[in-house]
Amino acid sequence: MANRRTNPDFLNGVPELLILQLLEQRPMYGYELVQAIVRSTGERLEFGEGCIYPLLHRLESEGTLTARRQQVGGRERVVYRVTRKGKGKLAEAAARWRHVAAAVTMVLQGGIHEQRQPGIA
Amino acid sequence: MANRRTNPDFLNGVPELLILQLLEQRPMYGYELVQAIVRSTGERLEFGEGCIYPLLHRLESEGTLTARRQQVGGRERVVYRVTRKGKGKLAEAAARWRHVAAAVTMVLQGGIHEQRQPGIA
DNA sequence: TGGGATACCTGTAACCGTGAGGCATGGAGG
DNA sequence: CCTCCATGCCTCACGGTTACAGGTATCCCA
Repeated sequence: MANRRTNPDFLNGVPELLILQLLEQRPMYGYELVQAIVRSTGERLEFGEGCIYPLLHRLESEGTLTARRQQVGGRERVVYRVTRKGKGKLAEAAARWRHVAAAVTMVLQGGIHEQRQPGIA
Repeated sequence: MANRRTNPDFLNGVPELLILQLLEQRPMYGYELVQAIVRSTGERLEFGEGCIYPLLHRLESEGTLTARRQQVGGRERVVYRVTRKGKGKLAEAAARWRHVAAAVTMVLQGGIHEQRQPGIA
């Protein structure tokens, strides 16, 4: 969970971010979510079930998601929904992602060396 | 090194990417590089020496970087430079970063659900 | 004399994601 | 009828990367 680290958790917290974002758009069950990630990233990203399911369990136990079991044609589905608390987490997480992505992209653009920002010390 | 994984190596390969990019702009020594990362990301990212030095060693042994020892006022510096091969790696890595970042940002924008791309199967 | 900045290094631990499994149901095809 | 594949859930072991806390040595300034 990265309790106060020097860097935000976004150099590997991408799956969690995507889960929150996609589930906020629409409640889904795990298997569905795995495929939704593939779809919505245009086949660029693909996280296996072995990555997603444990994450869903953790997010639920944190109170970020709620789970509801469903029976559909003899098959069971566990549908997840983002809680109010989860929406807050998503907002923070998305903001941090943009912050980090902007930083990296900035460096990649390269032209802008050593910019000074007057606000800090 | 993520030899053909389902996902590109960019959900955690950021330090390597920044090292390559910054060293391509200008050769630097380790200690300097650590601070350059802080600077050039506007204090958003900070990787400790314990992260950077081992990476430099690995990149050197891969042939991505070359090291040259220098004596400056009784202190030793190891200046790193990107090889031709390294420039190739940087280009690929940067492209992959943009690819991934675009995917995540796309999902975050959210409005665009389930877009179909006619090119693929 | 002490401390802080410079400058290098290593090792341990934690974390995350991968990939390969295991289980069960339902439907399609031979 | 039997088999295979897609669905749908799950767990575990492994590997790679990063974090953090060390350790060494020099130099400069107070």
